[in-house]
Amino acid sequence: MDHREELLKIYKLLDGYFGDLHWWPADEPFEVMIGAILTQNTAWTNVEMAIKALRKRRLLTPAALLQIPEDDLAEIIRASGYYHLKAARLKAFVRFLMDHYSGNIAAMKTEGLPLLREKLLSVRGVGPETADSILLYACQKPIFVCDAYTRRVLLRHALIDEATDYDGIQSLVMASLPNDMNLFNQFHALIVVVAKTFCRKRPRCTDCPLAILNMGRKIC
DNA sequence: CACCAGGCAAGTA
DNA sequence: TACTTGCATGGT
Repeated sequence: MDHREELLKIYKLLDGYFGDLHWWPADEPFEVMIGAILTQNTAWTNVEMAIKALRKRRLLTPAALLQIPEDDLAEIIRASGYYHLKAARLKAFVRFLMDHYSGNIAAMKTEGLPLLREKLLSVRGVGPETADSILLYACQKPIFVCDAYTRRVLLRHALIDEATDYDGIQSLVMASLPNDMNLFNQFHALIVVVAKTFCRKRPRCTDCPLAILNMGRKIC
């Protein structure tokens, strides 16, 4: 069985085990974009506190974030960690929205996927994972978001090696599955959930829905 | 108390 | 190009 078949099998096993998870579906797109930046190398619980603080002050719009001084913004998002850095990144991202789309999210969504991805990557503070999170979860484009969990799970199943970079992981996943926005959304959620519930606790790996794939191979 | 969390960019050789 | 370092809070 080659890597692409095995990846499809992983998807089916996880999907059958956990069912529909539908992540980040209902939030306002702009809030999703802000969350994507705030969650960089940070626990989501901290991000929630920062977003709550922003909402309380009615700052979850491009126009409002454009106005507020960077130092004030930093204090408000303090709980998300790296707060000076992230305040600068939020400002850079909002300036990008204004410069290219006059702050109009709907206009941004009409852009084609490859061009929009290039544009997002040109923003200071937006790397591949943040760009892809924005594309998938806020703009509803069919692209797979790779993260530390994806890397960990694929490494343990020997589908990639230490040298495989972001684009390499993304290419493998996207070549293995149907090109479907909802499926990429679901698969990313499944990987995060399985990694958090099983991979983190090594003794429980035998309970993992993917344990059936581990036969004859050292994994956890 | 030590360790970690859904990255990214700047600096160094 | 390849490797290292800074950024920082709140939860376990």
